[in-house]
Amino acid sequence: MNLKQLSDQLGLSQTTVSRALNNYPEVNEDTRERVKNAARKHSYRPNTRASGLATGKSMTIGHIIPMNSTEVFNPIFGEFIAGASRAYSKRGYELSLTMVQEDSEESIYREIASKGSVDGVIVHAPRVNDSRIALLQQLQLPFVIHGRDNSNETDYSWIDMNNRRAFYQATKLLVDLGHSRICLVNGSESLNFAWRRRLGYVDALDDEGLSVSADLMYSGDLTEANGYNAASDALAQSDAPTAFLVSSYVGALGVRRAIHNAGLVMGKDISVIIHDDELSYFQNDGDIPQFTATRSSVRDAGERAAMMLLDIIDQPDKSPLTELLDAPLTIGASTGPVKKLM
Amino acid sequence: MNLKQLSDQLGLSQTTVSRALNNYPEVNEDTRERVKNAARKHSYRPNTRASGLATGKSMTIGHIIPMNSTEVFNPIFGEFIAGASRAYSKRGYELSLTMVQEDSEESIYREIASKGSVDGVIVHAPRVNDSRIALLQQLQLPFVIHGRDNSNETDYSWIDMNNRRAFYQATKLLVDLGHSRICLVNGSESLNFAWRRRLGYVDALDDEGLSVSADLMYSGDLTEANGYNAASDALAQSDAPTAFLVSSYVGALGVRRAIHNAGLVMGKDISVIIHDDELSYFQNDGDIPQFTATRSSVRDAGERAAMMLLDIIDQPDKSPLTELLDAPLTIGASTGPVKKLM
DNA sequence: ATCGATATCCAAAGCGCTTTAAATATTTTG
DNA sequence: CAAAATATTTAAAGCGCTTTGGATATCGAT
Repeated sequence: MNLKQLSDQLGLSQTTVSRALNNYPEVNEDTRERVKNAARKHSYRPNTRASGLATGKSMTIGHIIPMNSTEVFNPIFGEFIAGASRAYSKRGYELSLTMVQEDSEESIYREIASKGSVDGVIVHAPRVNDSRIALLQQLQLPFVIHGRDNSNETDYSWIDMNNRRAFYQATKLLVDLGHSRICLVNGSESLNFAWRRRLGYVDALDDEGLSVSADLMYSGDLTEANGYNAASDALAQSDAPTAFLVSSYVGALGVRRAIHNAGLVMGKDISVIIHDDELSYFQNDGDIPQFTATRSSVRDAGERAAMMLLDIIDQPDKSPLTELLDAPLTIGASTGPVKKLM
Repeated sequence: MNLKQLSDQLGLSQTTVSRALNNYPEVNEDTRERVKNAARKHSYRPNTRASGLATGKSMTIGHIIPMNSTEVFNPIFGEFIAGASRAYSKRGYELSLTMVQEDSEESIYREIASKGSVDGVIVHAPRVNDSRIALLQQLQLPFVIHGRDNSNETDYSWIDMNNRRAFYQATKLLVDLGHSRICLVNGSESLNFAWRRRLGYVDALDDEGLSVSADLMYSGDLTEANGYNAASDALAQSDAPTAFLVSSYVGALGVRRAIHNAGLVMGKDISVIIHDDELSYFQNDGDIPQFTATRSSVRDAGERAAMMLLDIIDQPDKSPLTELLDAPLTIGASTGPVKKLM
């Protein structure tokens, strides 16, 4: 059933039917009722492509997810998108998902812009000195970044958590507990978030007068295996760390396994603080959470980012929107005072 | 830059330019070259909505992901979609993602069908007696199900793994190792896959002459917490199980935590077999995998499902396609002969 | 009854593309 | 060299919607 058929059936013009359905004021309330009932009855919906052509809008938001060469699909993307989709369904938008190898990223953005298939995009996983910001500005495609650039954070819209502060505080807590050998198990530090977290970690050690050792800093995809390997490696060092600071729950699972394997007990022999994105299938709460953690819901961030983008699309000349989410530190069972081994 | 502008610039008709770009044979090779170069130079791409309107195809596939009331976003969806998107990008399709509460599912499918915004859909997480199959057939929307119906598996297309066989074999292995109290930690059994797995488990116990105890069957969202709670509960029973069969890696992490908490050692005191969907951030391989597991790559399933759907769309009168993936059992460190406790 | 204002409806253009039907060039053939 | 065949190009219609500009109906006030 299309508009023509529906309006023929009703004995009305396409104009009137279209206006009735789109709640334009210049149509009689009785007719509007009649039209809406008929539409419901035949479950008529305006064809997306046709109305998009006519209005110049696609009512679709693109999410472009970078895949690196290791082909790891970071679970936080799924959770972020679950949040974003809440906003879209509320406001009548659709979500288009594209996964792209880093090396063809620029051409994909160009393609998306010229095809006009989306009204805006969410940029995931910004890197250090990410070229996508300038590109998108040039392409005139509305966008919101989940994260930030490192050099410039004023002339575009973003939502981010306070990575640096979170890791500063976490590091400081470990130092206050007496730890001086603290191992950082971080995400890939070509990514902005991981770079910021490292900054927080290093700053805190500096401020506390502790040395920063390259041997205690690991970075890579936040997989269970990488967490395990990093922690195993660190624990085998002659001057092994007594605490770990881990950038994700998933990575921390590997760290915990390594600790167990070394015959140590997490929370007693070794302290661990994680950043917890609050993935729905890894709840870290309850009276005493498993892990001491800095916490920030990535699903929530997804919803806010999406709303922000829709606002920008509605009001194009508004100045950029930014939002910095806090990631409070909550104490769980995985931390304790340093224990002198011997 | 649109088609009119491009063809004006070239001094050709829109027809010829369009044909040149779409590789129609009736255009001179020289002109084609000229057109393609100009298109590249101005980075012209046909507007998606316009060409969609003209051809009647949207070149996008919809993925509809059910969210239950617990709001858990199952990580396998992300991984499946990562696979599917590979197929789409190869064949020029886009991916539209919709998350939907179970109660509004039917209306969403109807809406999608009448809006015509997708050429086909992938159906995720089929339930026992799922009404969506009949609905989609009625709506004439091409679809592929990741999973199957329980009563009928002939007149529609699906891709599934052999859930029943996998869990039959896994159960049998545990029995062969001497276990007789085997606890099943399953997904929500209103879902088809979990229902089939339970069938395999029950059949194997029956065949081996062992009793099936309701106390040893848990089902629910496959979260870490649920795995932990189920296993903790089971281990506290007077006649506690000596082995666990767990439907996912994530759930098994919880089970493992409960085993540790009970002061037991996985692989020695307690055996565990999981189903491993081969999530990219939870590799369970190496010389001796952590977990004995039935394995089947869900990312691979995603890619195959997508290709299957695209084939169906290309050749609508072809009979339904089906594919049953095997999930071979591989031995890891988490299983061993039953140990008499005392 | 008549006029202007207001409410309600409609015909037709246009969004940017593909494709049908037809026109024009170019080759081939006898 | 003309006719027939083939190669190449084009004008125009149409996809299903929104929206502009106008038409028609209705109403209160004169």
